[in-house]
Amino acid sequence: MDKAPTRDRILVATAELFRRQGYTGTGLKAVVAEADAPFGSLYHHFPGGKQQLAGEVIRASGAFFQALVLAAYDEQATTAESVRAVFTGAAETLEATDYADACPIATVALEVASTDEILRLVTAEVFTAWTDALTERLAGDRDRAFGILSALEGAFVLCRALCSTEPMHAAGRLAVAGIEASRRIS
Amino acid sequence: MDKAPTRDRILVATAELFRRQGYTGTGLKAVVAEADAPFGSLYHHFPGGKQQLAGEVIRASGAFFQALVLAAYDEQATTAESVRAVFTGAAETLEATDYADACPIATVALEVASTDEILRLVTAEVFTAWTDALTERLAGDRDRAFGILSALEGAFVLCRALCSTEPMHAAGRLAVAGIEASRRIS
DNA sequence: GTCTATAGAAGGATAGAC
DNA sequence: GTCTATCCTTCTATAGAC
Repeated sequence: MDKAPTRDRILVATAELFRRQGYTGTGLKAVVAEADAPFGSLYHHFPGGKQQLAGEVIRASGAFFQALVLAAYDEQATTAESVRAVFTGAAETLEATDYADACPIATVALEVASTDEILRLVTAEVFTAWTDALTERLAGDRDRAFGILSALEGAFVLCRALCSTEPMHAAGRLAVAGIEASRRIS
Repeated sequence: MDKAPTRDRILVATAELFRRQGYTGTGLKAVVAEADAPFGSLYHHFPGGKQQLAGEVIRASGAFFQALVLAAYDEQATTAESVRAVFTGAAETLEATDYADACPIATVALEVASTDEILRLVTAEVFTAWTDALTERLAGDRDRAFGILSALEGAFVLCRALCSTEPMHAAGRLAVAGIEASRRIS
């Protein structure tokens, strides 16, 4: 169970703590405690310190979340059903995890946006990758992709604050309505 | 210019720092430095410490932002124009402030959602007030209000990370499309 | 009530034994 | 390459002079 290499355990522990407490709220001592690793190992594997660790965590969490969302998306037959599935799945996950398991990088992204240009660029990379993947599935409609992603991200914020999945379902209906509207036009 | 009472200067300075650096990222020493106030004054006016200060700042910033958004909203004649004005205004403000002036409480809301139940409730209060005000303007359509707010909040996240207003404009178009769709139905 | 000084804990980071 | 001990800074919070 805990046989994973030290470096990986540190990455996983950091991702978990970032999601719940954010970047500045997570101390490196808490990270090594959660990862059950000695403090020195952290700087052995991540000589760049907290910033390097955060960069790798953002990239890994971003890729993981993208795969998760796209898996739910690609299971459905139509675009509308796919979009609906993503929002419904997000709502279910939120409820099942006591509103802890939302977007893994949103909190960190907001924290570093105006304070750490290097990490901001990493979050931008991740969001761009998500947008590209979704744009591809929407026949190149990048505008629609940004709209749907915005609705999803914002719903995470409201749901976590309110401890309710109502905003997620509402955002999902708005996203689907957008799909229907664009279908009528095209 | 700096004749405002100490207590108010502290509130304003904290709001500004929270928006840029978040809750855990903002130290009380930075607050008193920004407010040009002695450290002791902070605990004199806010005996509850950082938590009490944050609570008041969240409430005040929330009310201020709500008034700002509703002013833009109520200036327009139709619902669609109102919604468009809110998103366009947000995009303009983001660009004018180098992507610093977004939702004043989103970062803090995500940070405290899983770590401070008292402050989470305060952010929930604010988001509920926004939702109620928007629901009223949408003829009681709470679902649509949550959808639009989600799109706005999420667009703030993406815009700040990407240093681009593209997500805000896309989210605005999605929100307007939702309005049009609901008009057809009703 | 305004302000200084400092306590006590936690933060990130490093050195160096093994 | 694993782990301990420690450095220096910053944090929140308090005490107490004025």
